Amino acid sequence: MVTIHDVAKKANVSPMTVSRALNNPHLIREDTLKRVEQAIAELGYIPNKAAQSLVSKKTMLLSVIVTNISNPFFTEIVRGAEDKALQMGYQLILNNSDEDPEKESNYIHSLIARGIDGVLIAPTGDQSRKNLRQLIKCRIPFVLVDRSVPDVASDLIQGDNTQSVRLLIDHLVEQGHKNIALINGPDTISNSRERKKAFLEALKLCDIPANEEWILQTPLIGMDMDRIIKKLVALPPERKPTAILAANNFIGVNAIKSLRKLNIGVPQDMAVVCFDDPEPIPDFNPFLTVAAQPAYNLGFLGMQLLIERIEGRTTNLYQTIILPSTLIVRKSSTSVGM
Amino acid sequence: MVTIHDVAKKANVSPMTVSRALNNPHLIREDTLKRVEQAIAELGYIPNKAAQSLVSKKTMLLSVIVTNISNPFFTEIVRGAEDKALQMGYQLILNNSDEDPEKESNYIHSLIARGIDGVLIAPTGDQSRKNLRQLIKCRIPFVLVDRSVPDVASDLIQGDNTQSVRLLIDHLVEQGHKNIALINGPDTISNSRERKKAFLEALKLCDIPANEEWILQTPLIGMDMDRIIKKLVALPPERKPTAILAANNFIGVNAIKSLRKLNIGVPQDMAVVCFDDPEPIPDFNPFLTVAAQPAYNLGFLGMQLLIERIEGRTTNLYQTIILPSTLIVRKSSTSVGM
DNA sequence: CTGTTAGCGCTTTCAT
DNA sequence: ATGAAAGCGCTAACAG
Repeated sequence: MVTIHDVAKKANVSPMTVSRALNNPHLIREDTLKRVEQAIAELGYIPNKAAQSLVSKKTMLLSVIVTNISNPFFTEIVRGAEDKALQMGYQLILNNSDEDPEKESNYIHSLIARGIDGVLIAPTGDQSRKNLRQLIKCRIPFVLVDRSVPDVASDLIQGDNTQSVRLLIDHLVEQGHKNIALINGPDTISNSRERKKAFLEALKLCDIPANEEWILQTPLIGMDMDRIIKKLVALPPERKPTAILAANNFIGVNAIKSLRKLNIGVPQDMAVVCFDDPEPIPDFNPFLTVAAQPAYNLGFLGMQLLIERIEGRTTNLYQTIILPSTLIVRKSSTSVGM
Repeated sequence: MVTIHDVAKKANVSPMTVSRALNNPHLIREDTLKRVEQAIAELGYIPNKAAQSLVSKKTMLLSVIVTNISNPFFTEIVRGAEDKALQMGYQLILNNSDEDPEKESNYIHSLIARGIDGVLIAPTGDQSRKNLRQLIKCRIPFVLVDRSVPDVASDLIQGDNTQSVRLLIDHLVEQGHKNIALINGPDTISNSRERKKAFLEALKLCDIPANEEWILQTPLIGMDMDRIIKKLVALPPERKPTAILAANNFIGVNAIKSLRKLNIGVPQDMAVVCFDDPEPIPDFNPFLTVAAQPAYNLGFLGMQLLIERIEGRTTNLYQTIILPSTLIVRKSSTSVGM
């Protein structure tokens, strides 16, 4: 490994001059600078960031913790985050928590050890509080994305749950539906709580009665959608919903699969709409009606917020950014479907 | 920040004893160990990896460079890589090269500065040679995934291009196609070369004449698929292909879109098959016939190879691992399509 | 404008 | 079994 000393010797200067040539070239005389630069080039010297970090207390390393990058929603968040990080000279460590607070905790421990400068995190849910407090204790800035955590003060960027649900409900109502079910995530996740609340409000706005039987919940990992759908369609005709609002893309896709298994036509026998677009590659055969959240921007702007926070270009007040979704109407809720 | 000195003071020992308590506890007397452990717990001490790296020359940091994580093929590679890295105690830096050797070069520079322990890389193409040589010069182990680079000796893990193409061609031939076009990536990428070669061989095996007119090429970034498709369908009837083999998922999806614009039915007027599955979430409405490469395993095993290489558990001989694809027959090449 | 000194937090080496 | 000294590669602070 080539060190600053090797360069110094070669250029006949002190290591300090080399350091300055790199970080404050204007403090160096023209010809010395030339000599140093040439030595650097000849030796292929690359400053060691571990050593720099040790003195500067900055690693220029950020982390994105998502629950699962395989979910296109999070894929795009990560992509957006990476683009912004690159733009600002940071690099990104990727972590998948798999909705497991324990796993999340281990990652955060490693990140702290690593001296990470900040974290963009989609927490696993309210159980993440302990982990976030750990970050706070270590004074590591973080921004929450997609999910908030009660009693944890921080910057937050997320989709607009109220608006999104309303788009979907209004659409279903326009299609003539009155009996609408919600298949929601666990209510340890802020999203789920907000979506349920928005769901009830939206129904009220449309003068449609809510029905507790139609509000179901599934864990995000290990969902047994068959059971849920069976329960729903086993209801007596007059109490059976004609449409399902799925609280995310996994739920939506699985719901349709389960319906299919039971030979229930979508949308004829049951319309389905959901949050997030399961299609990362712009699709040629779109089926599912969705409220597409601006995932890329969630990541990009979230990262921007984080970096502003890190570099102190932000006031002390925490910001919350809410980005609206786009309704994309497709076959699962309109014409003849599958 | 709590340092090893703080712990030492609290436990009434020297920093060295704390270090040993952490790394070689068996060298420490029972009761001293207890005291140290308690001090660590009370202070919430976490060893600083930057400092450790400085002396150990190991960062426990690995990088995955892919061209674009938004492509589900690469998403799964990264997911597999991350799982293996975690298992082995490493963390992962994510980089998107966007098929740009320049961008790749910048990343590699940063990674070297960071003292990265190794890189799993899907190179942009033959232009990556210079960048890989840079890694070699710095003695940073790397494993190529999905694409090889001529004159760069290294471990390699990739899908089986010959077998995959054969699966797709055999399928098309079974469906009665004789006029088969190939829309390929640029031949600066090993993949494209291998797929073209396999394409010609497979045709020969089926006693189907190849036709240079039917072998087309597109850049992976900024593809003008409309132009390509127009060119193809503008051919006089007797020289017009009835099926297209797309060399990857982006090409496949875009080809179908372009066909659609021209009101050419898939598969009635033109069958389409492709490499890679564009569906990350197991799909409920599958359309495209594909040779699905085992992306997750490419990442997982590639990472395993890399770590073995890093930890010296591997001979000097470079390994090449080729994993077979799975043919998934869907509507784009069989029954009535869109 | 350039150099010297000291120290970031840790571990290796040598003593005790 | 434990400690002291030295140094990993770099830069802040002070000198000159």
